[in-house]
Amino acid sequence: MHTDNLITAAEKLTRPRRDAKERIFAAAEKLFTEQGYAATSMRMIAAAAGVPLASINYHFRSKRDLMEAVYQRVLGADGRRSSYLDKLEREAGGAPLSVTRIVETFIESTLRLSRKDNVSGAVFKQLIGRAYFEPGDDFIPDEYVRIMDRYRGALMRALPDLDEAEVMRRMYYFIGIVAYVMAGRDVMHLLGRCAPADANDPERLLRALVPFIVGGMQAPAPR
Amino acid sequence: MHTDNLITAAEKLTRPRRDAKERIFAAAEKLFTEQGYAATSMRMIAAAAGVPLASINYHFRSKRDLMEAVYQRVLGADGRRSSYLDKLEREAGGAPLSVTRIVETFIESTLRLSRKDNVSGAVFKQLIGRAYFEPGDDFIPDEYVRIMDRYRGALMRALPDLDEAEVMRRMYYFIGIVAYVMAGRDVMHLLGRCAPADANDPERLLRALVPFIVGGMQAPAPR
DNA sequence: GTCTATAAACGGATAGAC
DNA sequence: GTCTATCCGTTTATAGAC
Repeated sequence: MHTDNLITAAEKLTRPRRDAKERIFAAAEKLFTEQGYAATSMRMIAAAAGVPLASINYHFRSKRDLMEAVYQRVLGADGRRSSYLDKLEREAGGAPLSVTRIVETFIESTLRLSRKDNVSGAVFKQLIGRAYFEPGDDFIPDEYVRIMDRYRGALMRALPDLDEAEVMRRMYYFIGIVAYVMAGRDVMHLLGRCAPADANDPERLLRALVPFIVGGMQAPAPR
Repeated sequence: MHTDNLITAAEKLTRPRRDAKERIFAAAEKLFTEQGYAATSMRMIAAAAGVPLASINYHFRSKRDLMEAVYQRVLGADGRRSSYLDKLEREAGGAPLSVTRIVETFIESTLRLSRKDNVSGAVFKQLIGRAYFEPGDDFIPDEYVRIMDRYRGALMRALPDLDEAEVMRRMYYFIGIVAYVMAGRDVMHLLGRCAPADANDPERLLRALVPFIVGGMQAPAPR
């Protein structure tokens, strides 16, 4: 029994702790999301993940590489966004999609993406929102840029009365609101009593966003 | 002449450096805006302001107090926003203002506020935008909340077909886009070729925003 | 009132035992 | 592969000279 204990203890020391990398991912995702990159220390992440500090540097090379890995995982899982749009356009047989359909598709796929969160439901959404505001070099995968291109094409076909510059501006607003809503409840306190009743329900807020965006997209061109 | 030099040197050492506080303000405003609170160190601010480090702790008690002071100065200078709205409502003689008028007024006063920047034109706008996303307790003056209340009332009178919850949601979107646009060019790289041609011209983007917002506000209620 | 010098704690990263 | 212990630069804040 004495020997058994020794062996067990030795095993414990060198056990691969198979889920360490995953636990670090989850903790980093949560903390970067809630507090931002600069305000989150490696030590906080290690403590939250229940792993020693050096484990982070082993699995991911540096703090910055960890941040990039988190963003890659979050935004890179976004591939089906464009295939969804492809499918709709095939079904339409060359005819332009309606603005409502395009906006709905974008928001629905954003929600689907955010629900795949393997950590906690509400936290994940904010990370995407924060991606738009975190300063510094771009963590954004090329794939994401490509998807935006596809949406831009669909919107330009759907809004023939607007010139290209105006479509791009409005798309910029569109993405902005989605990011803002996903950034979540941190924002609510600003509005005081003006905050909507469901301010802490991003999913509902995003759905209610569809008619607003469509109305904005279809507004007459300025001047 | 020898004596003169000594006196001059002594004076230099103890001279009040009257503009130190103002220089710190300007540097902090700029750096907090560009890089965020956590990523900006007191040493960076001191270097940018050309003052010794301890000068910051003397004039403002701590880093956090400095941040609060910056926000108070920026957002607190916003008083006339509501008086502008008052004037319009008086002129209308009790009739509800048009949505276009309300949105224009908000955006114009935001632009006017941002142009009063005593530091540099473009930097200032981002600070307000960032206020919406910076985590942590609220730096926001009560006055700002009060102004939002006034706009909420005006919008509810202008949009009698929408219930209160929907008006609040749409106002939430409205403020969100304004903040997003003011947050400025950091966002542009995300959109790749989708970025509007004038992405680095927040003033133009904000003006082009008016019809978009009005269209969204006036969209039919969902479901 | 202003600055120099330093304290005390925390940051990311790594060497080396196991 | 994993963890402990440590390095070393940077952080905010302050004590004390002037």
